Amino acid sequence: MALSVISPNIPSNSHSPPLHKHHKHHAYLLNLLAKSTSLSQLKQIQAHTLRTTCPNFPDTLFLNTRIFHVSSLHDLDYTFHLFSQFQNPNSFVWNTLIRACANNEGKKEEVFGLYKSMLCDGSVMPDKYTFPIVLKACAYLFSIFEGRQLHCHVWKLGFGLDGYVNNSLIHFYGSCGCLDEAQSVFREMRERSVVSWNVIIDVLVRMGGFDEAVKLFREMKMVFEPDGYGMQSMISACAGLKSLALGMWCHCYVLRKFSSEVGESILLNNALVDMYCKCGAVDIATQVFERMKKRDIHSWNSMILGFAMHGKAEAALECFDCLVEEEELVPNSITFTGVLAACNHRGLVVEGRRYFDIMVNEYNIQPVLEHYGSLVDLLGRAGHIDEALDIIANMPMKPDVVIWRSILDACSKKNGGLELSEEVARQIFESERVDCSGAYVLLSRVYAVANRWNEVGLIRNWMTNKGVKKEPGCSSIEMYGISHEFFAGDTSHSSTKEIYKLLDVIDKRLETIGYVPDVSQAPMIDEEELVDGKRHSLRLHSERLAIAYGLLNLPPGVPIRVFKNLRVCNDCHNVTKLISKIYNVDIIVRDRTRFHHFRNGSCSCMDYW
DNA sequence: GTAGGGTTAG
Repeated sequence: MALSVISPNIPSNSHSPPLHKHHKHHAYLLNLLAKSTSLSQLKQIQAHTLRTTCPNFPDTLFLNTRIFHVSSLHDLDYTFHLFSQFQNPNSFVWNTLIRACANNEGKKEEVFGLYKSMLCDGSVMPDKYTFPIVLKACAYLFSIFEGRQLHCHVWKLGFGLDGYVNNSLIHFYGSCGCLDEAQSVFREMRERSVVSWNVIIDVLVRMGGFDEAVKLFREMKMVFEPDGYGMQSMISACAGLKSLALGMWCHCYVLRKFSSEVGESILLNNALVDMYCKCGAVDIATQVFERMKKRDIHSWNSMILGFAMHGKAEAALECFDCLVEEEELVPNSITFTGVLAACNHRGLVVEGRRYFDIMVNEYNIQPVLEHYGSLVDLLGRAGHIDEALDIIANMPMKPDVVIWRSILDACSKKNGGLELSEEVARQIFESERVDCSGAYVLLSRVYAVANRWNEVGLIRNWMTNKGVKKEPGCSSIEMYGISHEFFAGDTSHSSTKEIYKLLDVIDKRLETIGYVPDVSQAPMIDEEELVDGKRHSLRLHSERLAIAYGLLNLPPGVPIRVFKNLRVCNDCHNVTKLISKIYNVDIIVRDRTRFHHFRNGSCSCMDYW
């Protein structure tokens, strides 16, 4: 039954008010609709409409469409009910229904089906408003097949030049990881709005193309004034690039351009907190965080994770307590990733076990692999290898390579458990993963610690024969906005001569204060280095080169910030501590998982690393 | 005359 004839008591045309009164009444109802805030209010207006308007007037149809639209903002079931009353829903009505589903958690799967029904309906065609809605749902569901079909329809139906549709296509392809398609849609657009730029830049940032994102941002700046969205992506790019200088520039830009809004924007501030944490400036991150007027769970998570990364376990746990006590927010899975990481990075075994328990029993959060990984790593490093193995055995999912590597790592640190190490290494090699170079390196380290140099050589041969490529150690240091990269044993930098000269000096000074290098930690550059030049190869760690470059070029008092792609090894940890003492300089090294703050011979991370 | 595009974290 059509909505317009739902009530049998509707006055017939002959009883309708004169036309001018009719218009007035219509405007009155529209005004009521605009002010309605709930479904019950809407239903009252609807009842009133049914009683007082003429069913077949175009104006009444329009009013019903408006009612339908408002209902779609409140209640999906009722919206479906109303939809069934339309005899010939137009594209506006279809779009409203599809959007209502798309905005409803758990109903997104039905969006493409509805789109198909719309096509099959025959009497109506999708319009330029339809595609952004459906594409967004496809982006959310990673429905690459459906999205591509939509792309074809867009061109067939003549919306290929619409800006909104194209922005949605870029976002869809980007979300599905199809960078090439996203870029080609962007390139072929006739008229790009600031949103087009924002979307493509955001896609690049999300896929790790930080340099490319910065490049595009600079291009965009020549045409458009960046808005909050664009700046947010840029700040994330800075976090990815670990470029504190550029990050601070973004912060300044944001403060200058839209100072009043910055305090209000949770998203922008969250990006800033995250960026400062990742760039090693946890103190600035704290300031931004504390000045925020409103915080959501992401803000807290970023801060907790930031503290954890910087080895500030106490601050992280304090932060967690604040979150629980003072705010109405509920910790989520990521929160506990941060909390467990904090415990892990400081070797807080008791706390780690406790928080894991709180997560599962108080918050009913199903632990994921990362939570287990953190706990296993924590226990393993503290020497509770049996307990760690126990947890692995009782996990509901298969352990991944990362977890086995934690165990292997623990075995190599604890100097022993050769059989266990071999068993674990076998597990890693047999797992389906291609990237097990880390396991080879660790196993060889286990043998090196045990002075089994034959096996060390054997593993090197395996690696060569099987074509296993070890990810080369790489460290970078930013100086006056320019990033300098060093690989282990690198001699390609223009200051190589000075760097190695300084390293010789450092070696001598270390020797005089009784430092004994740990041969097993030497970077594996080639076999001769490892076996013959044991002593020599130790100074070839990539971060040692970057630190030396920093010592040579930075003014006194300025902390040296180094980023490393792999983990900081034990030996480097010790040496860097000594360097920070000898040269009275703060050194901040960020490796794969955390920041190490070195000052006056000690480090914020645990000594037992 | 009715509506529309982009949300982080490990």
